[in-house]
Amino acid sequence: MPKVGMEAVRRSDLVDAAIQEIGASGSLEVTVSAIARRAGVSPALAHHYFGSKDQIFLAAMRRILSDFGTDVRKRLDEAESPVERVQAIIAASFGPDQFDREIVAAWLAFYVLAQKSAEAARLLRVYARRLDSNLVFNLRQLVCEATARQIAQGLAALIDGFYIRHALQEHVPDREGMKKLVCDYLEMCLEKESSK
Amino acid sequence: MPKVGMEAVRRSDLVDAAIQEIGASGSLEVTVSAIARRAGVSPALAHHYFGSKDQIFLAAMRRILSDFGTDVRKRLDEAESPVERVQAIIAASFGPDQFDREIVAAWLAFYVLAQKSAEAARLLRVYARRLDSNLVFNLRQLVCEATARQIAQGLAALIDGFYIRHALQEHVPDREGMKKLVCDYLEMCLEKESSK
Amino acid sequence: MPKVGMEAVRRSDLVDAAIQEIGASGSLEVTVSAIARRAGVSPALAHHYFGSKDQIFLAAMRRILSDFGTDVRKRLDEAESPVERVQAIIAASFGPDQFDREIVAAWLAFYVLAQKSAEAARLLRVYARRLDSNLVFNLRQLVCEATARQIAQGLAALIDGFYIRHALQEHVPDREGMKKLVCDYLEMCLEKESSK
Amino acid sequence: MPKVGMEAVRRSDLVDAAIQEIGASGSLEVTVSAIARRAGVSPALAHHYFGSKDQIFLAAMRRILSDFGTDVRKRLDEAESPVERVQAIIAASFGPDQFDREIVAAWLAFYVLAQKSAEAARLLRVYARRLDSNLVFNLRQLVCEATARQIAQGLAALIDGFYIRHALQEHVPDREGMKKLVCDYLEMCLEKESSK
DNA sequence: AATGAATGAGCCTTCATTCAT
DNA sequence: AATGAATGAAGGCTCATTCAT
Repeated sequence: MPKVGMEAVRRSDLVDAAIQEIGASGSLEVTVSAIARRAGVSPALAHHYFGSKDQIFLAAMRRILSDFGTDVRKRLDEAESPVERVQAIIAASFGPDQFDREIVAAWLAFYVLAQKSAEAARLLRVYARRLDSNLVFNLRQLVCEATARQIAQGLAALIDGFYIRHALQEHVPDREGMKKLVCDYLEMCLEKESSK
Repeated sequence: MPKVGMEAVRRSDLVDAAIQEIGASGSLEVTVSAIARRAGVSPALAHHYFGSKDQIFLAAMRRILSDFGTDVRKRLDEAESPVERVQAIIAASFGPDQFDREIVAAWLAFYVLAQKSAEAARLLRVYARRLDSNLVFNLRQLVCEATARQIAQGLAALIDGFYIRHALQEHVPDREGMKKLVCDYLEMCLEKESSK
Repeated sequence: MPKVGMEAVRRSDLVDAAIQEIGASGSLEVTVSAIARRAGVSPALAHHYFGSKDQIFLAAMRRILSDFGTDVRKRLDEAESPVERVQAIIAASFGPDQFDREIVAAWLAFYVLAQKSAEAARLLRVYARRLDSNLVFNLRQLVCEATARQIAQGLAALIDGFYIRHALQEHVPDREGMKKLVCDYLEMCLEKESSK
Repeated sequence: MPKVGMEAVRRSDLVDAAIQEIGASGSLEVTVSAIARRAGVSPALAHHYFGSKDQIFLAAMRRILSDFGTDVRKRLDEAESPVERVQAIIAASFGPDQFDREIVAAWLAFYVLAQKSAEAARLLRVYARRLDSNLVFNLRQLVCEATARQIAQGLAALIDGFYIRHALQEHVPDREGMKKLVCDYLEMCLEKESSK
């Protein structure tokens, strides 16, 4: 096993460890030491590779965002109509990979991070815009622009709401139940428009 | 200039300061010193009255929760039908007092706190249960039990979702817009049921 | 009940409380607040009367020392021979008033205080000298000066040793057992001399 | 200039520094900063290696207790009769290493610590039991069980008494003088028994 | 490539003490 | 005579970060 490429492995391990640690604690109050320990390396190495704790957090965010993006794209490719594409985005949000509690708790933590870190806010904004564009673009083929925007807003809020409630372990439907509620919302909105 | 009866004043001031500080920073990473400074007292006094940082946080949570509860109750008293009562709860959530950005950011921070503090989790659970009961009870007069529960879940998630998005300053409708979207959701759900 | 004389009462109460608090904790790490609370007054009053925490400690020491001195004197008055007088001093050390665990623990704490406070050291020295003089004076009537000094040293050490062991709750004889061991020591020393 | 293997050195240095600091002040009211300063390191390092102030204290106690134990064992090995073995224990107590004023003052402080810390109490109890067993076992070969226990109690108290008086810098015989007084006590007790 | 060693900065918390009433 | 109000000062502890190896 060549030592070559260790850097990529370490970085990835550390990012994983960071997500798990954040997810497990449900907050950003995790120490670099704890992350490094979980990744099986020294805290010094974490700094060596990332430069600072914030950079580790940002890398973890990018990972989650990019995993989600990849999943969305894959599902979009398989969809064959605007409605299916919107449903694909919803399905991705409640996919088993994304809706794991630790991941969701990390999401929530990153929302908090975005209040302090400009870069975190930027990452989140980029992701939110892309998602919104996607939703609006597909909805636009079914309803008027204004309505499309409104529905997109509602869908996004509903998804975020279920996320936060899931993270808090509140009494909440299971994954499929939540997905169905969101899809129902979509359906109702579209029906209402078409019956006008 | 010490005067008697300052304790209540100081406690209140400190709780206010804590909410503002938490709201401003968007997280619980605020120092007791900063809170005390904002309240115009020494950090020692904050500990003198509250015993610990956590107790200050919990007091702040109780304040927000209780303010919200009071507002809800007032609005419920003025409502005259089940639908109006559900709308009253929605309206309270988007009332000017509750939907102030700092308050909402504090809410979010408390959600995070609930992941670490048992007492915070308990407070939140009590509040959530009460809200849920209220929604379900009133919806129950309009639709069947199962549907009432589903609608309540959807409404709560939608509200929480708009909260989080508001806190993040994402591109999001204004207060009235959000309220309308939630009310529309309620209306659609009810119509769908009655048209069955 | 006239308010006159409250000062004396308060001072006495506070000194009692200090001894109890020190005795209970087994160290000087007691707060003025705790002492005041035990005495049923405000911490401010404690300062008002004593000026500082150290002064409270010193007053407590004086009280214990003076109580002991009074007891010794009383017992000495009742003794009718040098041997009886030495035994009286021993008996006083193991008298029920002095050998209460709290008092003994306070003694120990004051020994520690004497390492930091010049005044405490002085008080202890005065007491030790007086005790030593008393012992030596009476022993001197039975044995030579040098021997008297040695026996006095041994007695004092033995008593202090039992005190410390008592305070530590180590496996140790009961009060009477200890007293007997000390008296035996005295007896053996005297016999040894007389048999020379 | 970081080198590997410093941990053992630092720990040892810090324990030394703690003993000196405690011995110099005659109490446990020493700061971690002062200990660290004396050891030539930062306060943070002391916490890094020991975790807490209490652990530093306990480590210091263990060091003193173990040094004493080692010395006792060495002396016991060289003794060739029960009496010599008892004398060896006495001699160890007044050996130059153990009877250094700072060490003795630290002893006293640890006695106080034992009143608050369960672990300190345990350490002291273990040491006291072992010493007692040793004394009783050897005395048992010379006198009956009950007498052996009494003599052991007397010896232990006498030694502790001289310790405390030495720590307080009271007018007290020198090391050899004290040792002789304790040995005399032993001798007198044994003679008394054999002359029965 | 990786780490043990080490620290500065900062936070929570405690407490003796002061002061106006 | 007594206290509630308030704080300065100090200590324990944590942690991100640096550095030499």
